[in-house]
Amino acid sequence: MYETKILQLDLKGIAQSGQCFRMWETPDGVQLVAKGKFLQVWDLGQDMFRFSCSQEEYETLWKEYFDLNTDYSQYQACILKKDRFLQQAAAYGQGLRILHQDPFEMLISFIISQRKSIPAIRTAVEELCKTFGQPIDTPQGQLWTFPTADQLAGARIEQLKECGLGYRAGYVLDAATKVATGELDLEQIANCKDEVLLQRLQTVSGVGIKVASCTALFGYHRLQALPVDVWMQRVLEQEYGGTWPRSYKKYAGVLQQYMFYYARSGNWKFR
DNA sequence: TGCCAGGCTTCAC
DNA sequence: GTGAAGCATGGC
Repeated sequence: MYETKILQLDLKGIAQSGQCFRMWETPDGVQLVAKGKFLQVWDLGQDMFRFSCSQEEYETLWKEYFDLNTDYSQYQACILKKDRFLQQAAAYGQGLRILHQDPFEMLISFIISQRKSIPAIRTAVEELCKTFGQPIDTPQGQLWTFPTADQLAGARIEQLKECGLGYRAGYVLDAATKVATGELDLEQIANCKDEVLLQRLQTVSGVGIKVASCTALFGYHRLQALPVDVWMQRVLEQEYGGTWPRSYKKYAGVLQQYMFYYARSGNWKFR
């Protein structure tokens, strides 16, 4: 166990923000599986948090994972004063952070995400982990790691469909095969510019600009990546005349997250 | 029960 | 290059 003070961290908000699918809310915090490990975090109030790991593991793994070395007020500071919508969205989303997640997990998860609701994505991803991942014993019972490319590349298409993937099963198999064979080198493309990174990701069938952008933002922490789904389309249409404001280019991914989270919260209406 | 979901591919035109 | 149809399935 390790307790520490952290400013601007909303665990439940992050769990609900649609960027991760294997973080679950608990009565007083969250639990998650990432980096092949199980972690429980308690929100103790007064900006104090308890992690179910050693201080060393917190410092070497989870501090980075939760992006706790970053002061998010720098992102909020670039919001235009006259932009009431984003001012409100950012205030509502205070404590949201862009996690440093695994690129392969993001690629597969967001391939699965297309034309699915967030609860349905979670269910399908969990079935995938249960079928192909490694079991982990946790205080909360049996859980599973997210499968590796090798584990998924060996799957039969029927097995994938049984996880509720539907027509996306072939897409997942293509992604896993390309990664497993090295045709798509997820480590190598980490060094590419945003545009090239997005292009390379889109060589996988079933991966378009939206899935590639989510992978770039949540798996490679490319803060300029701007995933536009049906919700963001509505926001852009109603609040910004249909196009992303030029002055928000640098941290588009972060600002987009505030908008997405706020728009879906029910505090904003699309007319 | 019907509608919609953090879209993409394919095929007209 | 643009636009529309078709796609599997779970959750509300």
